[in-house]
Amino acid sequence: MTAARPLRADAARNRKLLLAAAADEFAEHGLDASVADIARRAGVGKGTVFRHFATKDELVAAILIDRMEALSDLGERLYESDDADAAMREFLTAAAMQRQERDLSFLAGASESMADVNRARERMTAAIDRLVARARERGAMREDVTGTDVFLLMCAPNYVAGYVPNASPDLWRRYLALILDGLRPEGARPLPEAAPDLG
Amino acid sequence: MTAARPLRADAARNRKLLLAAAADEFAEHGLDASVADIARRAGVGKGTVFRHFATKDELVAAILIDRMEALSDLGERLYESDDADAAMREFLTAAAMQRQERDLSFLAGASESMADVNRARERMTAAIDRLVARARERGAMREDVTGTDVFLLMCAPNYVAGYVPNASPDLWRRYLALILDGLRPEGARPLPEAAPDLG
DNA sequence: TACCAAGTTGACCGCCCGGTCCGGTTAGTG
DNA sequence: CACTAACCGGACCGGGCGGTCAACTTGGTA
Repeated sequence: MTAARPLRADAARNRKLLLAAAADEFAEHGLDASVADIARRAGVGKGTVFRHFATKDELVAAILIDRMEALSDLGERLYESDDADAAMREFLTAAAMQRQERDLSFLAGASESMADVNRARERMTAAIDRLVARARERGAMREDVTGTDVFLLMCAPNYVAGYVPNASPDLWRRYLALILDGLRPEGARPLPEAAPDLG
Repeated sequence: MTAARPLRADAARNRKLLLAAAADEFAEHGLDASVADIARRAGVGKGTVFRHFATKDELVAAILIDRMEALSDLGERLYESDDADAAMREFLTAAAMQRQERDLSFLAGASESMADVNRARERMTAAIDRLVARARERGAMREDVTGTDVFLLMCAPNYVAGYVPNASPDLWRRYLALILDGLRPEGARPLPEAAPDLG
């Protein structure tokens, strides 16, 4: 998929501008930021957007894939670290720091048909699974929590903090800390409902 | 505001049908379910919707207010109970059980101008504050958590579970349990960032 | 029963969105 | 340079949205 033909210089530049603009716009206005606004922000015509991404969904997918690849890299790197607890914390912090939109549906409908997104997601969940497994071995995480749980909880801090009107931009850290404490073994009460499986 | 003039029988019936239909439709398709769909589901013309609610936002507000009033009632009733921990659990369970839409913005922009929503929200947060204060006194909740925190975390379980494609309809209970464990004093590590204030 | 205010309805409006298309522009090559 | 394929831009299209309105129906009353 990458570099079937080398991209022309201006095209490559515009592609990057578009991805950045789209990420910003989505972060500010959620997934229903308009393509026209994104184009304007990138200083580019609307047609150019669709030359690079056949569909708005494909643009979203591209952003998602970028982020998930970055997180996969980080997760794999952190697996080398000794401190399983710190690794977990660092990973989730990084995940939250890419200002996630309110409602990235990288699991539901949309992505089911997008093989690339699924592939990136699977790589990332694999990385998470390993981090979780090791944290559990080291007693840094409760036994009944799975990688999928962690994956799902990943965006919750942003979601929660996102509803506070004039919040500190770091407010999510508070809720991440709260969730992290919930993931630890101390005082864990058994969980109802089996952990989900994203197939 | 209520009963300035007694509503005609059919109008009252339609109003209830509409609120129910809207709640269902929002639960299924999120806040951008169309007014036309809601009307159809209620077995009513689109014009009727706007006779009862001047604006789509007002319809959303009406649902929100209903729910918050119900939760306020429950919260105040639970304050009588002895078991502060169970009370907290019961309250948050009830909150999650009203199938919350993915993105109820009852805090941000929209509602800021809507005095009724704000009033209902203030009553509810007051009820939550009291529950939290007592739970803290009884040692059932960590000291650094506020009522606002709990309020914000209230919908997170639904949000998290909402991304699992064919999830058990009770999956949210798992994440609620996880969050509840995080709210308890055992193994609590100090939280970064001050608790937010919703003004 | 006769009346009318209250309620209902669906066609209609303007707007904005995702996506198309084609005439004009430009990067790279020989 | 000159040439061309890749690229760009923005007017344009169909569709769906929230919201309006004027003609019609109906619940309550005297």
